[in-house]
Amino acid sequence: MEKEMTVYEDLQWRGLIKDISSEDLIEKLNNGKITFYLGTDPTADSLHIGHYSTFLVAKRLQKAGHNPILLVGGATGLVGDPRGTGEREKADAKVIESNYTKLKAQVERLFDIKCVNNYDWFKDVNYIDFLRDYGKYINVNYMINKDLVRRQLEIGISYAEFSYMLIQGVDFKHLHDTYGVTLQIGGSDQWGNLTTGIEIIRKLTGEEVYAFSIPLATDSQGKKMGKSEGNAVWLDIDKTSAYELYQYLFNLEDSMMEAYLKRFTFLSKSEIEEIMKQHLEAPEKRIAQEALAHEVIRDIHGEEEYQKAVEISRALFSGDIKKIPTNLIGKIFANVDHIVVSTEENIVDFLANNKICSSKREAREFLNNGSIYINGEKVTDLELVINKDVALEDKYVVVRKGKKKYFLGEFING
RNA sequence: GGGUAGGUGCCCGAGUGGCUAAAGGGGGCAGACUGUAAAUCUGUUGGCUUUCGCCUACGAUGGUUCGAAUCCAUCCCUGCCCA
Repeated sequence: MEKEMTVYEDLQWRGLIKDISSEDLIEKLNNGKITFYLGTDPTADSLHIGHYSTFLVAKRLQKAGHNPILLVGGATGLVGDPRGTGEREKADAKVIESNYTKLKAQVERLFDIKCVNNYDWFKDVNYIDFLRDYGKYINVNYMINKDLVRRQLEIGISYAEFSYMLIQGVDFKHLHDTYGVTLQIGGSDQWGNLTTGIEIIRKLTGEEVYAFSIPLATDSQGKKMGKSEGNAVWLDIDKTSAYELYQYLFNLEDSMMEAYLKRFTFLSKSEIEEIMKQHLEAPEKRIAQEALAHEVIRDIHGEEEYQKAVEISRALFSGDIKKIPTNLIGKIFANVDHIVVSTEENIVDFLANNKICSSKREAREFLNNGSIYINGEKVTDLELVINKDVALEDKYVVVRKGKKKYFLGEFING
């Protein structure tokens, strides 16, 4: 048996520690029972894959006996955090509120972590009190020197976004006072905000609290991961189906597989080593990608959804749609975009009207490029009419756009 | 408040009266290649029209002109400098 790693060693081995506020934290991490928090703003109604590894860190700590709290920023979401690339649009308060509700439900279901909202303690804070109680203790020079702020100063930053880190610092103070939180974790882009909280608590109470940051998940080019065909890869199955998630993970690049297995799964060191060994012997089999997809989808959506995603992928990439038993088509394509077809239509209109292509112009272009398949057959004829004659069993029209995107058209009545 | 430089398509950025649906780059999408990969190459990237052409678009609103992203006025927003 391999030697047990300590909690900290495990995190480090998995590449999940970037900065750490104090060496003292290592000891505390290894001995359990810290109450810690991580925060996210409700800028969307679901988490995406980029958040996932950060939340898994919380999960890992929880398994090691620590006590996690998630802060969803109902207040901070209204303010907007600096991204270093320009001011955010002012968020709609109703949207933020509804996003909060959805995120809370998602996190509690997925990670079983207690969830709090900073709007609850900020909504009644008086501005003057805020400035006196907290603003007085933090120096603007200190704030200006934070990397994100400094970058955005060149292009302009509003007072609201500038104030963001102060609010987040106060959050830490509040959770420290209320729940005894002594550690905040977050993505490495949050480092400035994490340390501001430590600073505020030290100045106000003299107590030492901690933070560590987690490197952002990136691809080999150093770009943030989590986009597929320009869309975010969501953890909400209604926004990104298990099949799409499977495809995303299955197509990830070889060079990052070891890092991703460490980061996104709970597999042990020896298990990951064995997978990588097999993978390197025959990379084209994509053993590592398969293992990653299995672990991640099972953890997020359950084993059954994973099996379905595999089944769908096999059916679609084996080639001929017509070989799939018709009674399975509805089931296999349950997760792809559905189109209800009621009348016969020219192929170009059909593609454009059903949003398969963004315009007729584009539909023609794709047809000419040979990137449209109907029921597994390439279509280049712009005059083709989509009606029951081309449908399988008078019912289904399976449309493939490009290499991987499928749509299921289904004829109703008439 | 004063001075000054700006606000262009998804992003960056060129354009400073007609040749501009707007150079170039990035990104996106599609094709070839391949392992449903990476890299590379090719095509494409406002809408309608398989052509001609029409419509919408260069911060907003008005104006000048046969004609404006380009000139003028007012307003909004941003950078820099001064107070």
